[in-house]
Amino acid sequence: MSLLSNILSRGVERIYPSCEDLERRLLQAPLRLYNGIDPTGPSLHIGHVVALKKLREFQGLGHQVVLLIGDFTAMIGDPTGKFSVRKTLTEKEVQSNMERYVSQIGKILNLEKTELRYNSEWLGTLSLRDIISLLSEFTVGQMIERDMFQERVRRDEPIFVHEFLYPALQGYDSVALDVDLEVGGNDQTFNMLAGRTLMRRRGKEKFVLATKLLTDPTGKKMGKTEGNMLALSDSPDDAFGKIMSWPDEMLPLGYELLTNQDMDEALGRIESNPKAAKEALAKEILEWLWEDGAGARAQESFTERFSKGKISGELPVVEVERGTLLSDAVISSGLVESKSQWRRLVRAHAVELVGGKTIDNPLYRADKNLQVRIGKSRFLQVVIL
RNA sequence: GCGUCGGUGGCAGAGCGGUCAAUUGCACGAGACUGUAAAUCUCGCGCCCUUUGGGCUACGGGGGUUCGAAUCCCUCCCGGCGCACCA
Repeated sequence: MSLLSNILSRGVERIYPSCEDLERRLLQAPLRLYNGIDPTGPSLHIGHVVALKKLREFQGLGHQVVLLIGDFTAMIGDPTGKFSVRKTLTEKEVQSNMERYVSQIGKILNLEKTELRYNSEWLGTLSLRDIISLLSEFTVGQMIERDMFQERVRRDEPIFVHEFLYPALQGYDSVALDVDLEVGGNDQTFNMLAGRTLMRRRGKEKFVLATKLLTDPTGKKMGKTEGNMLALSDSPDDAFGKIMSWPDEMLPLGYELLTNQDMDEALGRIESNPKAAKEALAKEILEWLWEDGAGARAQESFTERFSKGKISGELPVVEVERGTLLSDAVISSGLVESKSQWRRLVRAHAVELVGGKTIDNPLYRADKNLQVRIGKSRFLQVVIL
């Protein structure tokens, strides 16, 4: 398989209008392509990486990559698919999210060759007149065609008018950036196609490449909305653990989307030893997206901690006065939410001192430095002041 | 605007005067078994209290009826649908 057709197929869900058309276009001249990311959360997560990696591949082929930070759209909020409307973020939140994103993105893209843009640049200056004229390029029919909306109609759930605005604005990004291709997750297909509609009216063909989504076997997206996200800001140990807790069935997708390994070989290794394949994947992802050596260290610490039952690596630390209730120490660390929950955990024999002694008194007091383990994966170091 | 149905825990969705902190499913947490996987089994899943026990706050908001309300009434807010308006 040629390099190009590999790029156009690996991890790709669908290309609009067609893979062949895009391939033909790619052979003619360098393209200008982009991916937009709304800085809605405190950190980039593994789902973002898929599209960025795809951008990187095009970048390697000499195409001009534009990375769009949706600082404006982040404040509006894309309809979430849940019936609730996403809470709007303040400028300040967006600002600080954004800065973190950019440094994380540097791990994936070559920032020197990347054009970095913010959509407040053009969206922030649209007048009401402009907006009306933009919206007049879409029909309600086109908007509610989106299956999320269809679903809501079917379920008698509300659709708010402003939710139609988001696809229009994202579409306008394409116009403002004058791109030839947009890359994004399959969940962005509708919005990406809105841009295609706008571009076509302006006499330009815009291609859309929708990547596969990293999902667990129940088809649920790994993302911040789902709570099982792997954030690039996670500690290496956490990140490693999260990947290890991915279901085996996710491994082929993980390899396809997050590595460059030959898929036939990868599938073979997954088949013969899923656990080893998972560890290798976790290690590779960490080496790539975290610091050098992070993968190896995390793997070692993981093995120590779980396979051999020892602890290693950094533990969160809580400093308390001598004689403080362990429950208070643990709750103040954030590992446990409430005293009620603490009691339940103790009752379930889920709390032990590292070394093996189970704590069965909810009113246990810390009178010396302790290392506490709660459940399988929560650890805490209690230090007496 | 009118009519009508509805607003319950993270989600879905029961309950329709007391035994409801609220059936059930999903999600989640813990234990067992494992590979911190899956599957399976068990337990838990509002908050607070030293306990098989007690207290507090909760079923959109507020008020009321009642010994007692998620359950009845009034009112306000929000949503779906239909009609009207508009065309």
